[in-house]
Amino acid sequence: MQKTAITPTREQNYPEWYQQVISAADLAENSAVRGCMVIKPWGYAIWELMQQDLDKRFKKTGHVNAYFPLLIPLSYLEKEAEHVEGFAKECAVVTHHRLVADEENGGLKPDGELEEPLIIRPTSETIIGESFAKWIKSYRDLPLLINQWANVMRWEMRTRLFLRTSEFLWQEGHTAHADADQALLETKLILDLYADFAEQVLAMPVIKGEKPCFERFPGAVSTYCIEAMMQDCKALQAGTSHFLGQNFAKSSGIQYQNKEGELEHAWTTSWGVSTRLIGGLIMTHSDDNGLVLPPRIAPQQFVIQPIYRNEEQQQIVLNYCQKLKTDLEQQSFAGNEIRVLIDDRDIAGGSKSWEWIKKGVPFRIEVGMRDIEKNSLMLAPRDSIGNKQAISRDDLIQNAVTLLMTMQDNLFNKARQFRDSKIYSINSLSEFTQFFAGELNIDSGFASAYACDEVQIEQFIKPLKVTARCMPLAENQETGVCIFTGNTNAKKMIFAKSY
RNA sequence: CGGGGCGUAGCGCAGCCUGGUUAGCGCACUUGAUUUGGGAUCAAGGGGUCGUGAGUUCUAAUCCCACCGCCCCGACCA
Repeated sequence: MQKTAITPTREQNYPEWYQQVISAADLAENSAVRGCMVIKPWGYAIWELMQQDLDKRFKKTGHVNAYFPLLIPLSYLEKEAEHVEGFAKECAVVTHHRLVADEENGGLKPDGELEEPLIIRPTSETIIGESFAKWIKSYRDLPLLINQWANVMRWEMRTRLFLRTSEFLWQEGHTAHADADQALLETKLILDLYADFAEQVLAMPVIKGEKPCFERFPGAVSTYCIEAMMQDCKALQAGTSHFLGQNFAKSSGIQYQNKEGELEHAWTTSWGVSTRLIGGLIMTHSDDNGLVLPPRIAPQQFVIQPIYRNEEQQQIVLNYCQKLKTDLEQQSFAGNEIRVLIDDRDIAGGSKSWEWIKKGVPFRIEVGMRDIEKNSLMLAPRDSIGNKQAISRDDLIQNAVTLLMTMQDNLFNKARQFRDSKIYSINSLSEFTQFFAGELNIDSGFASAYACDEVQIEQFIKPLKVTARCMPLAENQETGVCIFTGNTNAKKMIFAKSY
């Protein structure tokens, strides 16, 4: 009978465990505004690290940042037919521009109705398209590679912290190119960038793939994604990259003159990742004692806990800790200074330790008089609780980077091993049905099967509450017989229950 | 929008059925003492429009009515 810091455990009640991890790690909380969250400092620090890393990658690949308005005229959204249909139902609409005293009922009421309603952006293709149309005149203006860090709002029916909130933070890239090939290359470049980020930084293994037609972004020609498996075997779409063809260029009038002097529509892409990644991060690594952070995304990589009994000792121990912190900070890990915090708060040592465990800090270091006399320390790694060990100060300083790197690799390998062990090859419709009905002695997982990219296969999977996640790019060469329709030339498709 | 549940201290709840002192408990918080190497102990404190409004009554957290809000299940989820 082992006591866990988080109740219930993952096995007892996974969704509730998820909420509890967020609360125990102090990442975020529900706000008074329906469906919107307050991201607290520890959660926001994780987001900032994601932003910094991604931003560097975008800039290295030639993109630049800009900012576009939060409010989009209704008429802009109406321009692209599929886009309207996909988003109309979940938009927040601004219809008035001031408040006046409400004589009848007291309080305030909206006044000054707008001639044209404005919608709060659910995504920015249309309003950025408007600017692109003005900016692009000649083939010399292409490619145009823009990214924006922003918030968007989608009026979701049911929300869950980080995974689906009404307002969320993200980056959205929008690019325009002179031809289809260039745009498609961009789409794939970003897909690779996202996958590399997810795996190297978040230690979250992902499958790169293309969405089947019925899961495409509204208005896109093709949608590519990275799909991750959570510890309950559900799938999480962790990022998308869309090839928009000329659809938005035509609806927004993005045209350029080519070398021959002819007017042509540009080819555009859009792509994004959001604060949902934090949800994915939580559900990939965390355990029954709370959050587990891969070192590269941990706001603090080492937390030093000084232990002393009186003011005299306090002085000695704190000085020692300060020097230790400096020595660690002089090294760099994954291109950044090692992040170290001395937690000198006057609270009981036990609860202080548990607090950092629940927050997922990779390494805790305890320093007391005994250690100082022996020039050693107690080192407690987050990924193996109970494995607290004495280590000499010199060893720690020398091996700090290796320790971080090793933990980063271990977390990724563990997650990848878990995922790979839960992907099953399915060869018939009956097997498919049994698999998702839990009749195959398999708890759950991803199903990999040949399926054709046609809307009609939805009728087979929807009743099972299963979704088609993607057609993995790595397996796109082989073709087979669709388990639903019997058509040949079907590609491998991944199916799963999803968030 | 349908079905179910819940609003009492920052959080979690009891009290309501059967109306009756000053509305209580746990956690958290403050102060003091003793502690301190894996979730400390004791003592003393602070903190409440009992969701809102109207009603029944000598008396309402408790009974009646209306409204508001939240949660769960379903529909929805690019």
